[in-house]
Amino acid sequence: MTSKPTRLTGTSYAVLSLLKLSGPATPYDLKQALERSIENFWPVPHTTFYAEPARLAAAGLLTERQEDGGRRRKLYALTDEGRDALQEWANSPELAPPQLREEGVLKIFAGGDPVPILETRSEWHRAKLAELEGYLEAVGDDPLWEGVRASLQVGVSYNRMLLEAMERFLASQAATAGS
Amino acid sequence: MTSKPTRLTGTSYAVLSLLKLSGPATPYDLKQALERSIENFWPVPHTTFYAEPARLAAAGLLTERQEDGGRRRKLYALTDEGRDALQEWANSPELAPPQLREEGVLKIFAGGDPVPILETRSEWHRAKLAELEGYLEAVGDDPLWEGVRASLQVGVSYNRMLLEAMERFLASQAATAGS
DNA sequence: GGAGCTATAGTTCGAAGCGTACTATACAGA
DNA sequence: TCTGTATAGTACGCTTCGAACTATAGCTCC
Repeated sequence: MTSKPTRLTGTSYAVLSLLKLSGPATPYDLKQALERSIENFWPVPHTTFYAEPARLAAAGLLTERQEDGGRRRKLYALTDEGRDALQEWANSPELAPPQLREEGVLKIFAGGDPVPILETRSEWHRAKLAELEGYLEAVGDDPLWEGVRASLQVGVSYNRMLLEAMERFLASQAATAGS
Repeated sequence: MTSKPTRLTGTSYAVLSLLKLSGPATPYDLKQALERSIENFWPVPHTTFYAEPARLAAAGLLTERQEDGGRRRKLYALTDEGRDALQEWANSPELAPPQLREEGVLKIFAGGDPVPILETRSEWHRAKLAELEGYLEAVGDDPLWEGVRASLQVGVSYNRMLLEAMERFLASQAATAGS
């Protein structure tokens, strides 16, 4: 009954959260859901993600069963232990420091011209913003999806803030350079 | 003379940039300098960082020589090829998408209470902000350090923006919860 | 009715990255 | 000269990563 001392990572908790929202699901379903929600604050390559449900099942946090028809894919579902582990982690106060990997700033650091870099980047944030706003609209106001909605709202605010800051900078540069 | 087809990573360019600014230096010196500048936008664990100068030297982008006295540490310096590779990369338009890893949002997604999470986080950003402001003051206005200054200024703005957004949120929560 | 096309749903595998723990030198003060 | 602390790394095993490959399902056009 007692689970093996499997190390749980952020990715593990992402899987547990998604299963809590969706009920029984395949790894593929979960990956789709991830991409429409928390992936922006917790990136996971799909090869890593696909391996995770099996690990969690081995640790007793998920159950695993075969689909009946079609492809006979594996369906995973939360156990009580899984639910408890998730709850405990979400309420614990420890928080790893945030990490940002931004090649644009690295290039500016190396002497690259900030203007084209920020133009490329603001374009990226504009697209991301539109994407997240689309997801947010699709979520509606179901209270079950509170966490999803919250993370999408954070994403919208975050991308909007950065986008506006970059646009302000670019506008000031254009003004200064104005013949 | 032609260098081997070594794959250059962001970390490689961080090393090249730092050497361009500092002249001949040991891996330790470089790591110190990294921590006081670009590390906030390009995190590198020290074991990874220490290995990098030797790789770059093998590829012909750095020269390597022994210190004369004391610990006889290895001193690395940019070659012309290294300088060119750095310049070319900094001016090229490709830019990998930015990545943020923020466990706080993951916990909120999982149903954790946002208030303690954002309190912890805003404390972290406050400390980071003070740290970066200290570095920025120490850099002064030497034009050689333009890239360093720029990256520190971006860091200050970024952390200040996030800190203020979190404080606004916490204040609004406190008001709503009033008595 | 089967040949090909596209979307879906993954797996394999070697390389790179990572963190813990350990090592070793210099130097300052007791 | 011993002892502690800051400096300056190295060793090593596990985890993560990404590129490429595999395989199934349904759709369409002939």
